[in-house]
Amino acid sequence: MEEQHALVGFAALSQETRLRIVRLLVKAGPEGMAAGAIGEALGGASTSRLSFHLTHLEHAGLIRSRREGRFIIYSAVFATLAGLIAFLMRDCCDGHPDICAPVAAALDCACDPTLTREA
Amino acid sequence: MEEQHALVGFAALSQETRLRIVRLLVKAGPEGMAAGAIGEALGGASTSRLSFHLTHLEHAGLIRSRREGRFIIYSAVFATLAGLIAFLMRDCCDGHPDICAPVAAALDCACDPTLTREA
DNA sequence: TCAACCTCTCAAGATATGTTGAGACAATGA
DNA sequence: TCATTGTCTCAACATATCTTGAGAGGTTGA
Repeated sequence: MEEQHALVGFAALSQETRLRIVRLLVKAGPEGMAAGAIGEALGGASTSRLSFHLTHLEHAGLIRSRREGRFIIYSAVFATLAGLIAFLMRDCCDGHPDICAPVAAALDCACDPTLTREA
Repeated sequence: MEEQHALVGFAALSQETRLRIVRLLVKAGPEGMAAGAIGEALGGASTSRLSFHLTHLEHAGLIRSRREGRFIIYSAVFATLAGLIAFLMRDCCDGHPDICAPVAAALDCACDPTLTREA
C-alpha cells in the first residue's frame, strides 16, 4: 500500500458514521448488508448522509458494493484493512522483535495463529 | 479502546505529516527521536507546523514525549496502535475464522507468531 | 404502464482542520 | 549573566469536510 492510499483509508475511518459502518460490515462479513439495513443499524442517519459516507468508504477501498434487485449490498474489503495495518507497522520489528508483540496480540480473534505466517 | 479514542487515533493518522511521523517513530522504536531530528527526516517542515502535529499525535495517545536536556524526545506508543487495530477488527472472526486471516497476515514482521496468542 | 420502493446526486451553509509567521519559554555553555 | 540552541504557543487566514433538503435514477410487482 502506498502512503496516499493509507491516508485516504485512515481519513475514511476518522469519522464517526464511517467508522461505525466499517465495524458493522466487518462483523457482517462477506455477505454484507443493504444500505437501508446499515442506516437502520446506525439509527436515523438520513439517506443522503448515509450515501455520502458509503461512497466515501467505497472510494477509499474499504468497502465494496453490489446490486441485488433493488437493494445495494455493501461489504468490507478485508484486504484493504490488512493493508492499512501493514503500512502502519511496516519495519516496526527491524531489530526489535519484541516491540510489535502487543500489536500482533491486538488481533485477539479466533484466527489460527499459524495463519499469520502465510501469504 | 472506546470509539471516541479510535476516532481521534484514526484522525491523527489521516494527515500526511502525522502519518510520516508515526511511521518514523514506529521504526525508531522505544528510543524515539528528538523533535529536531524528526523535522529533518521529514524534510523542511516548519517548527510550528511540526510542533502542532506532534502535539496532536500526543493528545491522540499515539506518541509520547520526554525531555532530555534541551531536546524533547518523541516515541511511538505501541499499545495505542494495537488498540486501534483491535477496535477495528473486533468481532471480525465471529463464526468466520478465515475472514480476518489476511489481516493477521498483514503483520508480516519478524515477530514470533506465538506471541500472537499471549496477553 | 404505474405506483411504491431503495438509493443516489447536487448545491449551500456550518463546522473543523492545516499552515504560516511572529514571538516566547526553557536549557545549555561561556 | 548572556547569547545560543531547541522547541512551543498564539492568532489569522485558507482550505477541506460534514450535514441537510430537495430532487432524480433504477427496480419491482400489480
